[in-house]
Amino acid sequence: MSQRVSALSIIDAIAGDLRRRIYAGDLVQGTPLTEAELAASYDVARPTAKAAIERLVADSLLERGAHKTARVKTLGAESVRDIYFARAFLESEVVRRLARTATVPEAARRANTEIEARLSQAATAIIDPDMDFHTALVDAMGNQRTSAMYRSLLGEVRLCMTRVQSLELLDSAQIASEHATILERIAAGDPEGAAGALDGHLAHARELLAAELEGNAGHRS
Amino acid sequence: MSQRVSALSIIDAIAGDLRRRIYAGDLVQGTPLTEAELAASYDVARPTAKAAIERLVADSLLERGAHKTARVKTLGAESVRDIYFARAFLESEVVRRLARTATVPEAARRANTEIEARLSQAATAIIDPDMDFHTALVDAMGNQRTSAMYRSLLGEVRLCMTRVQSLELLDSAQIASEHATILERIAAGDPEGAAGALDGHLAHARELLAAELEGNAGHRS
DNA sequence: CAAGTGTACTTGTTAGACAATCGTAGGGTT
DNA sequence: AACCCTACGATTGTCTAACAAGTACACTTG
Repeated sequence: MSQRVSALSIIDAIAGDLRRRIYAGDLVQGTPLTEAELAASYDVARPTAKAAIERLVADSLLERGAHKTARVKTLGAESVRDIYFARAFLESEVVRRLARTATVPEAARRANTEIEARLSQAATAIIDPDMDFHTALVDAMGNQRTSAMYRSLLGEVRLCMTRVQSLELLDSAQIASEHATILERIAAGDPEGAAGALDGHLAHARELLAAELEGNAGHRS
Repeated sequence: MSQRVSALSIIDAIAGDLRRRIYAGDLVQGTPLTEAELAASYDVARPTAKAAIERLVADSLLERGAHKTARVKTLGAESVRDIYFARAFLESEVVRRLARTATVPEAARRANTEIEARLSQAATAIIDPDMDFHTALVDAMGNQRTSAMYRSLLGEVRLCMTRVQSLELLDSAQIASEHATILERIAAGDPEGAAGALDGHLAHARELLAAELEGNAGHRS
């Protein structure tokens, strides 16, 4: 029962489908993915499956050592802190610069409106617009390479967010509210206020998730 | 006559050798690299050559569209500006934070000493220690993902630097001096001074190279 | 001379195969 | 009985050979 996986390149399609399944929690942390197994399940040749795996390894969604089977990435507390620190480093400087010219990205505003519209749905429903919100901020810088660098973090960020939202560590309404504060500080031309609000927003999620991961080793269906 | 290309993985070895040849100017901008040609010259199978090419495309050292032959990346003025802007964005915030705690990375100091030691050599001799200097600054943040993001820029940065140094657009002694100023401002605990010095350092190289690329379309043996 | 066609070149993907390597289970030794 | 060493199975790394599909350029034709 292969999903409609036939976009442009077969490899892209398989990599995309695996990504989707990992984000959806279909493939749990530590799940081994052998090349032969994948090739059989998608009915493609092994080199094709291999290429798809390598793509996800490059995205840090899978990890594997030489000659070892690829496994879905396991996030520890220190990885989470590293990821969120990198985000905060990059994004806080982004909003600082946006605030300097009081430039509020329209796409970010739209994304937050979408989050507010989904408050009554499951917590996981706001993951997509949440990612859109932060991506929109970075993209508003208008610098291709900076956006590309940020995008290389997004795979792991998404892993974290899936975790945060499925454990319901954060209230969706609070997230929307913090986003609104960030946009408001940008509009007010308050660089430090905007950067501070963003740092707080990320620190909040970071510590909750890190504490959760340190507390229990994390097995929960 | 295949070079001694047999490190850990054959693919790594070929990708590494191609990288070296691109940096060395052996492979000029726009040079087409067909899979079959590469496979023959390194005496490996085509899929192996393909994988090496894909790795360099991921590094942005080669570019290719679907079903088209990979070519060595051609840098235009706008790409150069984009690259240097991204660098300045990231690095200026790095030195700002380092200056806040007056933390001078030992590795950066060593790298600049190495540059000074090579002032009498060819201009291209300082490329490696120059890259080491900037990498050391970012690494001093102690954040793995930030270092990884910066590293994803390094391939193109190196392309730019090779260009700057081979055209002798900048005086090596001046580079060393600007580096020294940055370190001195960090040591003095002067965040804005350090960030400003770094911005100036990068802006200098950026505008010279961009102007050069805008001036003549860039054919020179 | 312009437009459509065709052909050669290149990449995308497949199939099957073999060597190298890793993990583990089993047997031998103390 | 405990420990080390070996052998086996599973998995990955790479190769050869081949076909399908797409692109670019030249050629023919109107």
